[in-house]
Amino acid sequence: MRASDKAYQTLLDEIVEGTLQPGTVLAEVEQAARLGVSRTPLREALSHLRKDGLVEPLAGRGLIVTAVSIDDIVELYELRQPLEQQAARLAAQRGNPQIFAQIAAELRESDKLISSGAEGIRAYYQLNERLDRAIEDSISSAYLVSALKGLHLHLARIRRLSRQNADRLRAAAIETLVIVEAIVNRDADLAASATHVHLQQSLRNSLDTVRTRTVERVA
Amino acid sequence: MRASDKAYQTLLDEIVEGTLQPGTVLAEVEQAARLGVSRTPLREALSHLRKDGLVEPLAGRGLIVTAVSIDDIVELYELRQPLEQQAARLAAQRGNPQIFAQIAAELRESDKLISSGAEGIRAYYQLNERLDRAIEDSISSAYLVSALKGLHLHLARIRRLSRQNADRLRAAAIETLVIVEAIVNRDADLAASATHVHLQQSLRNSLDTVRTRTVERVA
DNA sequence: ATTGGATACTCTGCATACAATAGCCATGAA
DNA sequence: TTCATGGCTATTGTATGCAGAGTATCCAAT
Repeated sequence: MRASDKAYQTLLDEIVEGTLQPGTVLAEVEQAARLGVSRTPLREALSHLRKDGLVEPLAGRGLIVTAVSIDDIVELYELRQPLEQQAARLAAQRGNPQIFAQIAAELRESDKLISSGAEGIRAYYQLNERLDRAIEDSISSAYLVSALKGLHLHLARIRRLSRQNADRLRAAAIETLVIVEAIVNRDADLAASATHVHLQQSLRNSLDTVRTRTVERVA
Repeated sequence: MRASDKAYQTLLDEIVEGTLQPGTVLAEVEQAARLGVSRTPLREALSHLRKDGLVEPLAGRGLIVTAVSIDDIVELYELRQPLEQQAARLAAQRGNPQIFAQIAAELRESDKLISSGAEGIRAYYQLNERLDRAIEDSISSAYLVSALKGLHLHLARIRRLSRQNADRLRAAAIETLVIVEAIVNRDADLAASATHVHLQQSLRNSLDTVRTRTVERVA
């Protein structure tokens, strides 16, 4: 693996995971030393992170990890809505129904996962990731897939801000199941509408939890 | 201007303009010498072009300019459709009606431009670019704007493949006018639908001209 | 005490030298 | 004649040195 790829992946993970908090200054020499690579590959990693919108220049001090505000969440969903509706639509038209039928079956059992502690919740998240993968694989458009990838980068980041409780996860599982069943039945319009509904609910939940948290912090 | 930015912009323009044809090998030393920069900034430019999907690695020979096939056109529109519909929708909700009213007025006069030779056609294209800019400025979502920017990169490229005749341009102007008028009237749904229609027609025209050209070349 | 300026320092940007790797061609043997 | 193997070459990947630009700090003057 190239040193520049390694540096990129490491920094990316750390930003998404929150190890590197928004506002953190990423100086070249400092990070190069920390990651055990020279400045050249590290520069390449940073410039890619910049293109991803995860870091931004700060005059005279290098690059800093970009902030994520409530507005960012809303704006992100303004991209997510059309992209994932289209993705669901295409998956319904082109996907292999058997694969999605399998995922649907597991979703129907996801109640148990969600109620069985942190381990089960991790498994539930992995199920969702498998669904995302299955949808991406069903889409032939490389352009759409690429846009989705960029989107999911930022989504993973805000997911940390708005942790979801078990009730919300159960509701989300039901909403997701509607989408997947629509894909199985090759009903593109329904898949798109169900995605619309799901994301609307998801956005509302995100904003509610973030606002609550903010209030808590202020109080 | 930084040398890496200059190299990126130059190569980008050349790829979009078609000066650098698909399949052209871009070796680091060669291009660095040609553009008068050293390998370091050139590498950065190339790696960004790669992220844009405009070049791809070719084992042992460096990077080559990516090909654009008919399938690419279809796939690109599968991203364009949802993005521009959303953009039109948001512009209708948030845009300044006066700005779009001005563009609408000019669109109503665009018949004359299109019929007045190459000069007028250039002016017509610039009008379309102004519209794109106005829409982007109306959207607050940085994420959506960023996705649109990436999209337009590839669109500019395929526009070269499917040159449009005067009749198509006139029809497109009318379709566009419907969109802009919907934005002026803050009718988001109509703006989205009109965009849908316009892009559908645009795609059909692109495919028709490309297929015709291919046939001509074969014949 | 505050503000303006100058100096020093730190950080990025660029270039070049060096290392490693992958592909290709030639040569030999089966 | 074909396949395998070895070396050579071209090209990318990495490290480091150097220069320029911007900021922060400190000192002096008002």
